[in-house]
Amino acid sequence: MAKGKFYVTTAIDYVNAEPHIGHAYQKIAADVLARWHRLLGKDVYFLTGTDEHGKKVQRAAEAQGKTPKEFVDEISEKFKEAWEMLNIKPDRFIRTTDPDHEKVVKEFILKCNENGDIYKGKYEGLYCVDCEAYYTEKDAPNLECPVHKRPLEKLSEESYFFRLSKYRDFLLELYEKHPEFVLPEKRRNEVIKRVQEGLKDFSITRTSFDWGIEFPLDKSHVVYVWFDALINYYTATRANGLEKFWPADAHLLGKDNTWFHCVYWPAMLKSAGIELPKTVFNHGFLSFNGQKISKSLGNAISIKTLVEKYGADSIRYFVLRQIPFASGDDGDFSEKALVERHNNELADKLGNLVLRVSALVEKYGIEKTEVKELNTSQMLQKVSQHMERFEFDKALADIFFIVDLANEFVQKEKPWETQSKEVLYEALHAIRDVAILLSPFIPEACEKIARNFNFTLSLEEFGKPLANISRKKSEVLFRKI
RNA sequence: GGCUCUGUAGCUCAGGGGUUAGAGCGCCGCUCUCAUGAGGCGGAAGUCGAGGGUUCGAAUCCCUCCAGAGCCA
Repeated sequence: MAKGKFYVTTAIDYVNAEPHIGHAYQKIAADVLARWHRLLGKDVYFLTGTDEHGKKVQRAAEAQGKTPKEFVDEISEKFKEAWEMLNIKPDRFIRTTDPDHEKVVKEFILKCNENGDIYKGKYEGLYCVDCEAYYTEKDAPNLECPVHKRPLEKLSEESYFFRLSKYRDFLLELYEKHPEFVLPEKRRNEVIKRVQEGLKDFSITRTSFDWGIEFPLDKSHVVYVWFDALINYYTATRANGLEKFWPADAHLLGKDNTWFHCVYWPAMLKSAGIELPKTVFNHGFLSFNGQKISKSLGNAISIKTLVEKYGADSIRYFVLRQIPFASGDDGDFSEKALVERHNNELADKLGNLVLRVSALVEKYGIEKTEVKELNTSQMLQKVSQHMERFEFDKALADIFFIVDLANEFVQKEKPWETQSKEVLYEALHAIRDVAILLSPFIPEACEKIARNFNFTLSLEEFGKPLANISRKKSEVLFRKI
């Protein structure tokens, strides 16, 4: 393919809890981007997976009387199943326990070491197992974790450190020369300010447990879970034939991962002599019916429950239409709002348009004509621009504007009276173009439309005259809820 | 405590010195019948967070305050 490549990654999820709609939000966005760039004719690689090392996992496994490996096998499977239910189709589901990952992490560390960026020291501090992080007494005045409100453990470990402090100027120059490296802008401003204040070297090994990758410079240490996890994006491109996908075009992450991906990660890559990714996009969090997502919300937000209730397409459509992803702000997954959009936009506007036009086409047929009122030629460019900027909500609004125009057009022209084959041609032409552009968002429904009329969901077809159309009344695409 | 962002119709948001402030949803009314009681047309609804200032003119710029969010300490 001559139109370039696109490599998109998501955060790899930590396997201490089951997948919920908050995890899904990001994976849906990544899947839509992957499908969009495929539509554009690019060679696309889409990576997601699970982060499986660390003390927290080791403890959770012990609590259930399982080995860590048994435990992570089980939970990573649940993530895979959840993504399948939502029609999220990664090219690889990477696990940090995969053998090739272990190998790449070790090589990566050796390169950083050759570059003089790793040294042995001693780490003393107050440790929170849940955060996998140390706190100072300043940060945690009551000796309890400010995030998890649990007592901190006093630890003193021999540890290896990564010379992050060396990369301050490099990073500041990166943000200045490539502002798109950190998106959205407000996250970039925060990162810049904090980096300007100075960077401390960070500890990259642990000795208090053994569930991790063996540290290649000292077998009595395991690699710190974050250092290990970040490298997954690179690992996935080391297999034969996939090298061309590095550097990544977009890392999608929740805003809680900003610091690791926008500061540690580029410094690590620079140290190892590896090219930097293009963009780290930091999105907001979802709440569920106005409530913060937490374990106590339980099954209400399991992916399975939601997909059974609303269908994959409606969930995919809703989260990207409702919440302005590009802003990086938090949003609410409101079931009431979802049902409204499902009924109004997917069923009444799009679904009904397809059904009424297909019924008329079956009865009266179509006849090729010049498309005038429902011209879609400018829509592709507008939608493309929005997709470049992660503005999924605006892209969808633009596409649905054509759906509205098509409904008005049909109403005005009354083809059920006039039996005009030209009018039906024009309406169907718009439906075909809309289905092509919507296919990354709601693949199931678009495939049904394409199959019904016998056209291909490809940009090669976009705006072209209709040919070889099958005249058949469509099934109902979205049942009203 | 410091820095940043947000506050516009019941809800979600767009606009960002200049004619009567916009969209979608919801609500109310009318109407078509090809279609999933869908579609179409029309309507009501806002002191643009509060107060002050700059200006011929402020939702828009500046200051203070209030409320919410984020980052840092």
